[in-house]
Amino acid sequence: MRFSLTTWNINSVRLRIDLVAKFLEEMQPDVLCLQETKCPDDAFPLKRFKQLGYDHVVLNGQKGYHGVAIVSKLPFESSDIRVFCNNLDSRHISVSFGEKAGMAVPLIVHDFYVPAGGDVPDPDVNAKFAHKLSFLDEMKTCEPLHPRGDARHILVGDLNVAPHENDVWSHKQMLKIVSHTPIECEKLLAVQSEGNWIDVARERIPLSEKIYTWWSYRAADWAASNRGRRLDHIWVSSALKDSIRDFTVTSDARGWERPSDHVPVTTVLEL
DNA sequence: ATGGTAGAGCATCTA
Repeated sequence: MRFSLTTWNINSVRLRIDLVAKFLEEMQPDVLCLQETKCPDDAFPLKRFKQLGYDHVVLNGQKGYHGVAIVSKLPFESSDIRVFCNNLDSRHISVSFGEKAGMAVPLIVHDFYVPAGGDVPDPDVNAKFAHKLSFLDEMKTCEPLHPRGDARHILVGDLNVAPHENDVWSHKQMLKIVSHTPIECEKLLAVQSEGNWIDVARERIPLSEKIYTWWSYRAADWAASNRGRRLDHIWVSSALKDSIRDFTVTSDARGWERPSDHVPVTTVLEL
């Protein structure tokens, strides 16, 4: 079966529900993983998603900040929320698909919102940066993020790190900027290698080519300056490496009316 | 070297 999945840091799902609808109507992914919903669970716009054909929803929201959600055309078997850094921030949710979704072999999807880490890249003076580094360390040792053998897992989200030189507009000018410091890049790549994850973007697009999924709101003209970063990621377990059929960054979405600073990132797998 | 924007919810935090 053809299976498509999108990850998108929406920066308020309530404010941008019309943009989400526009995207879902055009792209029709089977599953959409959202971050920064900024929405308590009882205020989540469930009805709009149901109208769009996304009947199955799991939520880990909180008031004002953070928040993740997975909406799906396919029914789930189960869902789970994990706590990182002993902190109640809503930064993770996962689901499993199985027979209810027509899958004989289970598929697990993890949706993450890694802490941004503040401005100063020094854990001794910036507690937010220390939190980010600890969060990445915990992801590395988190047993459910170590798919083995034939296990079919997908890990997506706003991981808030652009790990490779061409994941940022200027490697040299970004070395001391949070999201591209060597310590963060090392730790994110350690999470990836510890779980034998395949970076779908770099499986499809060589390391020599620039890829961005985020452009700052603080640019006068985001497209003209094009100072982007690849903060949003789709990883698959090694068992799914040969199932990858497509990878798309919907950069157009950065130019939509009142956009998120992140754009949707989509993969298609043949399961 | 600096300051630049956006959202939630209503002062200030987070990004």
